[in-house]
Formats: sequence, structure tokens, C-alpha cells
Amino acid sequence: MVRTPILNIATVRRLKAFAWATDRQVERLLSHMRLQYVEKRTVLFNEGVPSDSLYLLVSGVAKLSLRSPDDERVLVSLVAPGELFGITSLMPGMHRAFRSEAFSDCWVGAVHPEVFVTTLLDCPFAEFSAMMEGTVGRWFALLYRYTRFQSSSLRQKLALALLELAQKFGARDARGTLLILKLTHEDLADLVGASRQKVTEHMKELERQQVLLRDRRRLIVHPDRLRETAGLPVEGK
Amino acid sequence: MVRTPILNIATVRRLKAFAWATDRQVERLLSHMRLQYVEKRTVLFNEGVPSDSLYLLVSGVAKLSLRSPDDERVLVSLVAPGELFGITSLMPGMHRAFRSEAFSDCWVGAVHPEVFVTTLLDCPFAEFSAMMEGTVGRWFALLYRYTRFQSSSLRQKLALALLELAQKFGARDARGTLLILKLTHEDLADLVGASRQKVTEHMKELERQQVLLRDRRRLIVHPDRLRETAGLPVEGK
DNA sequence: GCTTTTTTGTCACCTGGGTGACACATAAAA
DNA sequence: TTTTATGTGTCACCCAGGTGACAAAAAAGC
Repeated sequence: MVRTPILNIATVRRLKAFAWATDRQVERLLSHMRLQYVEKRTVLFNEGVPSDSLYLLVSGVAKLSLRSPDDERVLVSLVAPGELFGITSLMPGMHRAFRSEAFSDCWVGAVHPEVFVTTLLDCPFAEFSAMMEGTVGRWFALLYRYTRFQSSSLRQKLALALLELAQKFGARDARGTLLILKLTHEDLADLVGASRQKVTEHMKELERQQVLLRDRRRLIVHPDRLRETAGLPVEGK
Repeated sequence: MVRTPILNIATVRRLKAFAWATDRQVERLLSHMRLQYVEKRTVLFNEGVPSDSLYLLVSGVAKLSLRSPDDERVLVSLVAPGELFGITSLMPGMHRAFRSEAFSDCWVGAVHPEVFVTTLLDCPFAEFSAMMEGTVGRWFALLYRYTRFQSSSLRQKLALALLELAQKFGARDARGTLLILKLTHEDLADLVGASRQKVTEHMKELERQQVLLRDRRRLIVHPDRLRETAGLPVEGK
């Protein structure tokens, strides 16, 4: 038997959510919130799907996780009552970065991100959203890389890091994507948290496998093959 | 000899920064931007200091890094021209999470975060800022933990993870901070990316060292000692 | 209560990646 | 050009942490 919680201002204040908002704003927000019961182990959303809702955890514990290259689950974070989650929905066209599932039985409130922003901030959603992308979008990309790092071998970490660099500093070239950046193996080692020697070994190996090649001290990488060695889904299947 | 770049709308558009903003907005923003030349290896800001400026990288490459417990530098990210950085300044009272220094000679534009927000979004800075904290603040905390993970031993990772849990799920208790959460060693292992067996070993060891104790299946932790084993600065020196 | 399942504790053994050392190559400085 | 500094390539050796296996202890079902 499950008792439906009452979601009113008192509850919200006790949860310490939206501490900065006025009672009126919270009230309006609540009137748009769909409250739902989520049983332990039920998946609320999966990584990769379009994100169109923002969630408030009312009670229970939720869990954010990620499927690693070798098909294991990485537990990224546990969500406590009062926390908002599913935040990718605040950025334009973003897909879910993590799977969310109930770690214990939960009560969850869902809002449309647009309603959320316009109620609490009184500014057009599109603008807010673009702003978020331009500013915290990069944090997000970093978080994404670091969560992947967790369960990767050094070779995979290197591939992941080089992919990020290719996106930022890459220029199309007849032979692939040229990194307009002079990077020493030591720099790369610092980036992936490894020793310089091992980076040298793996870079040699990646060269041998034609994943990348070097022209003096400039790197030319092959993004598709990098994705492959990183254990990411390769573009266009 | 250094040629001062011209920072006008054409430049900004070429950099693909603020793509969503109108010409008028960008122009107003630029009029408030202080352009500065930063020589290779110069530190722009250090981790831990109050963050009161937002930066736009105009040319060159900047670098974000972090000092690890064992006093090594972790390279967190390289910043490409056109990117904004120093984003903690958008959240209230935040301190810098990373050190930023010039990886090559750079031109950098600095704006006051308040000007940035009000120019581009037409909403009070305090509200925007509180909103950011309530939403992406958590991503930030995650990124912080994961960047620390990079150069930590399993024991330190465990301490870090338990600290985060204590903040989220902790209740004051006579004996320390009680985690109101039933966690198996396997859950912890998933959280820190380790094997269950080693987690068991280290948890036993932490118990022996009085960093934590167990009451049936509930954990009671001692945050200060956790900070110590995690290699973080302990509160109040 | 008893039985079944889940968790914990502890082995012995293996492996990826860290460390130090040193020769060689490449770039920068003189 | 020669000198000096900075990167690269490759060793041999060591260790933290992964793996599998299995017994003991706790929970959860019945």
C-alpha cells in the first residue's frame, strides 16, 4: 500500500528545492507537475533518448548510470530527495546522457522544461536554453568524457581524449582530421591520467593500426577509427 | 611583436561564439569586454579563488588543470578559441574549480558575469545564478569528483564517494554522520569503478582506522577523517 | 521457526599500467 | 655550426587492483 505524498509548498520548502523561488512561483510550478510513483529498479529514462522532461525527486533514491564499452553499468550518481535531475532537457535538442532508474521506490514529479524555466525565470526558454548550451555545455562534455574514462583502458581513454581534441582543434585534411596543436606525449599523459611512457607505447600502436599518423609534431587522426577503439558507437552504425 | 586582434562582431561570428545572440547584444557585450594578452604558461586564475570574471578565448589555447592529492597536475581540459571558460562565475559565491593558464600565447576577453547575463538574457543575474546552481550545480559536483578520481587510489576514491553520499544522505548522529541509505559493497564498487572484493577490503580497513563504522547495514561516517583519507583539505585547516 | 538468496570476508593468482633508466631524435639556442 | 634542452622509443621490474572461488554471515521469504 502506497500513500500518495502531498506536494505543496510546505513539502517543497522542507525538501529545500527551489529555495530561491517565491511561493507564487513554486505554486504555479507545482500545478504543472505530474507526480508519479516509480517502483524500485524501474527505468525512468534511458541514455540516448531525446530529453523532454525535467524531474524533481520527491522521495526515495534515484540512480544515474551509464553503459560502458564492455557492457557494464557505471553508477554515476545517486539522487537525493529535493534534487532536480534529467537536466539535459534544459539544453536544446540534447539526448539523455545517463540512464535513470529508481534505486528504491520513489515519488517523482515531472515538469516540462519550458514551463520550468518560464515560471521561475520569466525569460524565453529558447534563449535560456541556448545560453546553457553555450556556457555549461562544455562542462557537460567533460563530465561525459570523465564518466566514460571510469571503465576504460588506457587505449580507450586516449582515443576518447583525441576525439575531443579533434572536435575542438581539428581541421579537415586529405588524410583525415589534422590537429592544429602541438601536443607532447606528456600533455596527453596528463590529460588521460597516465604515464608518459605508456602513452608513447599506445600512440605507436595506434599509428601502426592506422588510427592516426604523424606529420612532424602534428597529429592527423581518423575519427571513425578512434570512435571504434574508444568503444563508442560509430556514426552511421 | 604582438598584433592586437580586432574584437568586433565579424570576429565573434567567425569564432562561432554567442551564435544565438543578436548583433546588438553581441555589440553591447563587446563594449564591456576587457581584452588582454596572456603569455604562454601565465596563470589566469587559480583553483580556490573567488570567481568574478567570465572569459572568452579569442585566440590561442588555454588549459584547465587541477592539483591532485599527491601534488601532481591533472590536465582537465584544453580550451579552444571561441569557447567561454571560468563558468563558475555564473553561480553564486562559487570559487574556481580549476586553475586556468595559457597553453600557448592567448588573447582573452573578460566580462563581468552580471553584464554577460543581463546583456544576453534580459533577466536578473541573481535569479539566473540561483537557477544555475539548482540545476547544473549537481553536474558540477560530479565533474569535481570525477576529475579528482583521475589521480586517486581506490581508498581515496572511496572516501570521496562516501563524502558525497554523506552530504546528500547524511543525518547527524551521536557517533558521526549516519547514511540513511542501504548500500551494498557492490553499489559502492560500481560508484567508484572498482571490484566488489577490493571495496570490501578497503571498507574493513577504513573501519579499523575508525574513519567509519557500521550499525547493521547502515554506515556511520566521520567526514573530517574521510576528507583526510581522500587527500582533501580538512575544514578549518 | 526454517530455507533460500544476497551480501560479506578472504584467499591465491594474474595483468595493466606505474617507475626508473638510458639511448636516440628533434628542436631551440648560441 | 655546435651546444643544450626537450621529446620519443624501449627496456626490466614492481604493485595496485582485477578475477575466480568459496565459506561464513545476514537478510528476505515462507
